[in-house]
Amino acid sequence: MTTDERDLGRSLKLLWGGRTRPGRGRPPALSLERIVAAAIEVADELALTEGFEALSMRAIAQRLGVGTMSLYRYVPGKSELLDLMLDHVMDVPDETGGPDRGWREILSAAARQHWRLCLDHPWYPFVDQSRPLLGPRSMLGLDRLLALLRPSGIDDRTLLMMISVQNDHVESVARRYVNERRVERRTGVTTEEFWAAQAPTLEKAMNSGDYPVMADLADDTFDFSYEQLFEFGLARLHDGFAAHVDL
Amino acid sequence: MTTDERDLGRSLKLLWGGRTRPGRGRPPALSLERIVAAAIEVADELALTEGFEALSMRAIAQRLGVGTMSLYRYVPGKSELLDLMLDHVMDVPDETGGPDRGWREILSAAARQHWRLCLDHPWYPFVDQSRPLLGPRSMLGLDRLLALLRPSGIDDRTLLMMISVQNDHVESVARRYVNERRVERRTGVTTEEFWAAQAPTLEKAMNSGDYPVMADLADDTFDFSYEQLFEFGLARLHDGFAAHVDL
DNA sequence: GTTAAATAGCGTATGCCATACGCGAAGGGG
DNA sequence: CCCCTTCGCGTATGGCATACGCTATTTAAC
Repeated sequence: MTTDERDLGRSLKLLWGGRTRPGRGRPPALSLERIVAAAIEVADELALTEGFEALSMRAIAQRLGVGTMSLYRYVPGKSELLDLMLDHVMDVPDETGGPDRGWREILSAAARQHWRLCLDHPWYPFVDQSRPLLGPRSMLGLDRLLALLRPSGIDDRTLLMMISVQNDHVESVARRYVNERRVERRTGVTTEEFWAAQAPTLEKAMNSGDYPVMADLADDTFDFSYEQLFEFGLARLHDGFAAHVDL
Repeated sequence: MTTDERDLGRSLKLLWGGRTRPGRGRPPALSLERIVAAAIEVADELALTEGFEALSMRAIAQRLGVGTMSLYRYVPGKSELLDLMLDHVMDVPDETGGPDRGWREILSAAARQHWRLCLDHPWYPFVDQSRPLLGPRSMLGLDRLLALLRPSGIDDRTLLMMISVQNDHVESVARRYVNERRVERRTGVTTEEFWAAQAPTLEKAMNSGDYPVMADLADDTFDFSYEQLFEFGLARLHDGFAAHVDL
């Protein structure tokens, strides 16, 4: 699914409010907030079962007990609703914790918080954010994170690039992690059973001699968890940031 | 789009061949190879215009001048076709170049090759690879890359994690880059014009005092290109790998 | 108190999509 | 030469987002 053809102006207007309540006319039975909340509920459930793509306007409307088309009185389309959902689940980094934390500790906390967000809302890493839109909560989160990081003396642009690269890493690994859990839950086939089932095909490939290095790998070479991959990438990134910044 | 509900056994069978040609019966007018090639052609074009989601079985069939349902004689479904497309465009790292290249140079070359792949086939980074499947070409690429990297003395598992994290980085940035180019081409609105149009809304937010740090950022703080972000992340990752590995 | 304007709810229709099913066509092996 | 297998693919089903217009509901204005 993607936030592809959305009208960005409309999304921004919705995100940043400014909605007026004219006294005249039939009063609305719903609200933007209720719709976004319901959409997130449905997405949270579907992402663990049918997958995020199963999120439909109909499903959201049914959750609210209204007709599908009623949603369109509040939201121009599904893409804009996705924008609202994305901003709504963003959480702001804790400002508690000593003021003397270094950038590495702060970034680690932010990464872990983002990781948790991806597990709490398992659809999140599947939304195509290829043209990210800043809503109020995202803006607040970024503002607070930058506020925490600025004392490090790292220039703002570098901070933004660090955050961007780190978030991409978290979401990439979370995407695979969430998908594995979903497939296991849905099919009842664990990852190990899955690979075992494919062993004959792959075994033949290994024995062909075309892949000498692959054939030579120890059986447990691939036995690392997504949590381990998350931690590995994060640690490497931070080491790399340190080399760049603390010189 | 996602490679979501695919039958992985079928995909593997198709990827690894073993197709038989029974002499009996009407001879096929198409071939798996032609279908995959046509699908890639269509996807290459659509990814720059309508977007990858516009890739449909009908569009592929039309390109081949056949009926939509004829494709299903060769491929169980769209998901499996995507698996074949993914494997088909994978290219194998050059083995040329001195044997004395260090791991960093080798990984850099692989990253740049992957980046080029994402630009040559702009749908590639949008395919959901949350449960990656190894076809013959992917397997070959991984085999050769590991062969080049093994002399570094880094253990195999670490090498795999490094490659995984690096590929995720490349694809994440490429996804945004490709999308930006597509939107600009389609709407005729450049990114700068886009932000300029949203300036009033964001200006108001800045003036609210809720985002003091964001408001304090220099105007050019966000002025970095995706190429720069690609290089930044890659350099940081490699520095981090070095800290981990060369101790 | 009545009416008209404004707005919400939403049924229906359109045009996409993937794909299941079955029929008729086209070859080769016997 | 015929039958059996396989292929091409039209049609049908059920999903999706969403445009349009009718009806219901409210309040402001008279």
